[in-house]
Amino acid sequence: MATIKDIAERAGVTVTTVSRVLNNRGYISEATREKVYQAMKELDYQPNEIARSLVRGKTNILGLILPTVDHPFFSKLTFFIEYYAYAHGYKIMLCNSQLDQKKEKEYIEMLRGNQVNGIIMASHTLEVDEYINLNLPLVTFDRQISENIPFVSSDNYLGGTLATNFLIDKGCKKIAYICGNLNLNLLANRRNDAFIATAHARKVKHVTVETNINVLDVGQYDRLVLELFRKHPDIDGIFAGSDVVAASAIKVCHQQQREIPEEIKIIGYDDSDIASLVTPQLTTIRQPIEEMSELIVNLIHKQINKEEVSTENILPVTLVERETT
Amino acid sequence: MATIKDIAERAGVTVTTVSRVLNNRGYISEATREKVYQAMKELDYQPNEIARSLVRGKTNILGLILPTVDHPFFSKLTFFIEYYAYAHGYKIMLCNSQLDQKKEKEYIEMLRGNQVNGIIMASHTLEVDEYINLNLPLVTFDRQISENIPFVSSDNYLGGTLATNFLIDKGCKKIAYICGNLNLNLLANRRNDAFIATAHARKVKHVTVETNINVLDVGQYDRLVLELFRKHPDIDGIFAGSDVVAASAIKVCHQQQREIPEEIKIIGYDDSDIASLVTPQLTTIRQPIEEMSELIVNLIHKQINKEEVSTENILPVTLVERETT
DNA sequence: TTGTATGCGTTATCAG
DNA sequence: CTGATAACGCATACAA
Repeated sequence: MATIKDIAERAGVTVTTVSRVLNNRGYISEATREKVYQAMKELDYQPNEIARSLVRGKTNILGLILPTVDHPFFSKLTFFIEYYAYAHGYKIMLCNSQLDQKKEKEYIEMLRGNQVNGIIMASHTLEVDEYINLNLPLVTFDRQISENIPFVSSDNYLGGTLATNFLIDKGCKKIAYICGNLNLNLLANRRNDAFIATAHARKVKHVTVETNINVLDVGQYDRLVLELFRKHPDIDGIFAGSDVVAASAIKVCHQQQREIPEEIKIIGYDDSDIASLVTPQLTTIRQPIEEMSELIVNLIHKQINKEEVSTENILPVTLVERETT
Repeated sequence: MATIKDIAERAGVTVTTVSRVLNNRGYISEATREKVYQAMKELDYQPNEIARSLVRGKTNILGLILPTVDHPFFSKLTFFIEYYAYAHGYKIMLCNSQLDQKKEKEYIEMLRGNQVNGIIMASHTLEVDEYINLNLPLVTFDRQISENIPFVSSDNYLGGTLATNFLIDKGCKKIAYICGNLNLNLLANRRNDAFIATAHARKVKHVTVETNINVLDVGQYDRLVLELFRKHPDIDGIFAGSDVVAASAIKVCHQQQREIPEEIKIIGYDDSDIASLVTPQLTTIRQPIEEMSELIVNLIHKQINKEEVSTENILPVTLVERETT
């Protein structure tokens, strides 16, 4: 690869001059500017961003740590985060923690070593103090770590309330909420709070099914639903923590000849593509994934530029009614 | 962030010595080694990988360019590529081209500028010569660019043959293949070759429906299927280019009261999670995504280490029978 | 308008 | 066993 030095020699100037035309700094005669451009073209020159990063003290790389990109919600989030990051001139270093503490920790170290200018954390297996000493622009998704670390989430409590009320309004007498590991300190757990509070207030029987499958294994959800039906055959409403889980529920209901929505109603979460792809199409709580992604990137960007940012960034959710209710 | 210099001062040695203990090079007394370790611990030191990259001429970063990570096939591929890359000490820089030529080109430039040690290309909107002058370890997914650029794919022709024969064996009289843009120079197009050849050989009516939606928009597939049914109401077998398309087909069939598999049979492609999540569960051609990902990383790794690699790397596919046939 | 010298954080080549 | 010093590719303060 050609370096700035090669260009300088070929153009008959010094590296300083080349650097100047490269960065449009200071005055340069049109003649030399032309010569330099010419040399750059001839040698197919491209500035070494590693060297630039070193001298500028800025890499424009963002780290993104999430449980796994192989999940409809996170893959969409990743897509949009990368999209907006790119629009701001940032590159994304992708990290799949698989909700493994060791991996998450290693990734954080790795990202620091690689001098990323910010980290977007959507995997939360560690304790608070592991993050606060990071001393790096940080934005958290779906978890509030401390007063001064901004986080983005959608309104989980509202989502839980909407879903639960909707099931009850539709006539459900005994409802279940199926969710991930409640031990992880996630804001998504608010959905369960809302579920319980709403069911309680409206005096409807309810049960929460928690999976401690720490790795998001889509295939495993079937068992969860099966077990739920075994323990509670009279369930007539399911609120699922994600559309994937809801799809599993639909499948199991089908296998067990439970009519949807006549005998049992199902409501999902996220409104990922799968929600409108399954049959019957899924009623679900829509998270504004694109808006959240844009917000996340903006919050990182502002922090990098030393601008003030608000800590709490909670976006609204909406209920999308389809065919499973 | 503490630098090697800070460590040196605090430990009362020179940077050379610190660097030595850091890299376990040459002899160092146990005493100074201890002192250095101590200083590193106290200052929470972490080597600057940017500086290292510069002097070593090696970043251990891999670029991954694909149409969009927001698709079940690519998100799984991305997951496993990152997984195996990490295991080999590489980091992944993620690029979603959205099948946009301009973006794809910009990403390639960007990755070169960032001195990545290899590029994994799964987006193919450009002409051959744009890639061959890259002068960088390169592995291509699902496209053969030239004699000496290794590519990985699954056996698309076999997949097309298996699917087509299966539909015909099951009694279909008029079958359709729904696929993406055949103008992109993809090996996936071999499926269509196989589809046509097989249908022809077995004297079964067939039609290929091609979408030129260049961005993979999951929602758009419905229309495609609807149009197919409008033009060819007597279709009784569909071979879909991906499970997502197949899921759309299932949905449309349901809406049109076409019984699956009695009146119409559907076979998907990929065996992504969605295949076993929809109802009825999808018969599909399984691509060995994990194996392909591992292979891709191995091929990049070997090239980086100047080892010989084989150009053609075609992995077998299998038919997974479920409920739509 | 252009050039010289210095430094970014690290490794590597010499000496000692 | 340890220390100067040059070098990686580039940007910039200071001169000219």
